[in-house]
Formats: sequence, C-alpha cells, structure tokens
Amino acid sequence: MKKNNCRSNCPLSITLDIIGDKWSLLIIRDMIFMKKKYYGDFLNSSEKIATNILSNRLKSLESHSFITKTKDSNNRSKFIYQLSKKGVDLFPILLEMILWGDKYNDNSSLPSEFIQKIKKDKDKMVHELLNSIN
Amino acid sequence: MKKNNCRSNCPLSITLDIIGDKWSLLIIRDMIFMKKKYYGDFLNSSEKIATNILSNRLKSLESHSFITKTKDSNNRSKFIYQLSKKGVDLFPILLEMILWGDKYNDNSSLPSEFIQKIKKDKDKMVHELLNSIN
DNA sequence: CTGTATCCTTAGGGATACTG
DNA sequence: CAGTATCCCTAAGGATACAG
Repeated sequence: MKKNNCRSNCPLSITLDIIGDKWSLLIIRDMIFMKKKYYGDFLNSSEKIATNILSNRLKSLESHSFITKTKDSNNRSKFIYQLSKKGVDLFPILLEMILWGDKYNDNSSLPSEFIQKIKKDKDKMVHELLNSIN
Repeated sequence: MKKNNCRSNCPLSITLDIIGDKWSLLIIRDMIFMKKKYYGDFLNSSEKIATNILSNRLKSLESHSFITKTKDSNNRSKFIYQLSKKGVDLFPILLEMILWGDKYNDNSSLPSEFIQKIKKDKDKMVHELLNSIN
C-alpha cells in the first residue's frame, strides 16, 4: 500500500512518490473545500472512489501524517478525519493544479469568480486554512 | 497509453488525470532545470526511467501539447523535444511540489539557496521561462 | 453506516531485445 | 545512439462480499 521505494533525492521525485497518485489529492481537496471529514462524505465525491481505495488512501494519508483520525465523541464507531499542518501545506500544490486544470479545460466546473479569487488571494487562503486547523 | 477517462469536471481531477503519474512531471523538470532536450538526456536522469516508459511519456506529453517534437537539423534521425507554453504553465505546480518535498524531507538534495530563490522569485522564474521559449 | 478483505482485471512499469 | 516492441511482473483499482 505505502510505497517507500523513493527513486531519488530530488524533492519533486519525493513528492511524487508520496502523493503522485490519482486519489490522495482529491481526498485532501474534499477536506479543504467541502469540509468533509467522515468516511461516507468521501465516498460520495463525484469521482466515485471505490471503498477499498478510500480505505487504503486514508491509511496512507494518515501514515504520512497528512491527516489525523480520531473517534467521533458523539457517535462511537465513527471516525473524524482531519487535516494536519503537513496536509494543509499541500494546499499550494492543489491550487496550482486547479488553476492549470481550469485554464486548459473548457468543461471545468468551477465558477470564474472562484478562479479569480484563487489567483488573487492564494497566499491569504493558505494562511486562513492554517489558522482554521489550530 | 493515454487515458481519456476523465473522472469528473473538477479541474483538479482533470489535471490529475493528465499529469498525475510518476514520470511526466520529472521529464518536464529535466527540460526546465537541466535544459534537456534529447532522448538520451532524459534516459540519464537520476531516477533511471525505463526506455519504454520514456518513449511512452514523450508521446503522451506531445499528444497533450506540453512539448513539441522536431527534427534536429544537425543530426537527422534525432529529435529535439521542447516545452510549449502549455508545458511551461505546469511550472508553478512543479515549484510547489519542490517546495513541499524539500520542506518535509531531510534528504532533499537541493541547496537551500535554491529553495530560497524559488520562494522569493517564483513568479519571476515563471515569467523568465515563458520568455525563454519564445 | 463505517469500514475491511477478497477476488479479479487492467494499467504501470522494469528488463531487454530489436530496428533504423 | 534514438527509439520501439515484447515479455512479464507488480501495483492500482473496480466490484462486491463481509464484519462491527
């Protein structure tokens, strides 16, 4: 599940070895933009992740300390998944990917006001997010 | 080889569908930072990409117009691979990944001056790169 | 409903042979 | 040397059954 075969010490290569798959960043996205925190929330994202993959990725993200997993005090037998600071630090990567994906795809689903906001307030957004997890 | 099964219209998901693999961005990196442009150059990167994968990814990158492939006028039977504007626009993603990978990995191989430069001159670097391909 | 495990298919990728 | 093709193995991932 978790691959530790890092290919080189280039930081880019390291990053790709850890989060260079098709699902991890989508989960992070859901946490950030949709405020999702429960297993079922993630299952219902529009990309329809399979339940075994979700389980697998949550473990991987947790093992890399991108997220924390704590018992829901209201509902035992349920867990809350939350971003850690290390996870929030992926936000800039996310934003750049969103900007790129939007720029080069006509069918991008995001309203242009939001894209404008990202372009303008990128650093501010990162900051706010950091504050919000403390 | 080239997957067109896009999972959703979220720009992040779109981006991941196109360049969310372990090799494409490394090739782009070599083009930008190492000024590599020949097949053999890419083969010799420190991550030791297999020749069939390299061939495959170059085609994929070309099919998505990230790079152009032109005959070398000096040496027939040799091609020059070059970044297009669309490819250069991946640079911000690259930079954020480099910063992240460096921040969270002690064995990152990049000198800290370079990391500082990226942090400070990110936008400037993108600009210069854009100019250099015209 | 929250997950995990299992089965199975396909895609990614390594080694290497091969062609111009 | 530049690049493609083949062989084969492993990892990624979908479907679905199953357990708490």
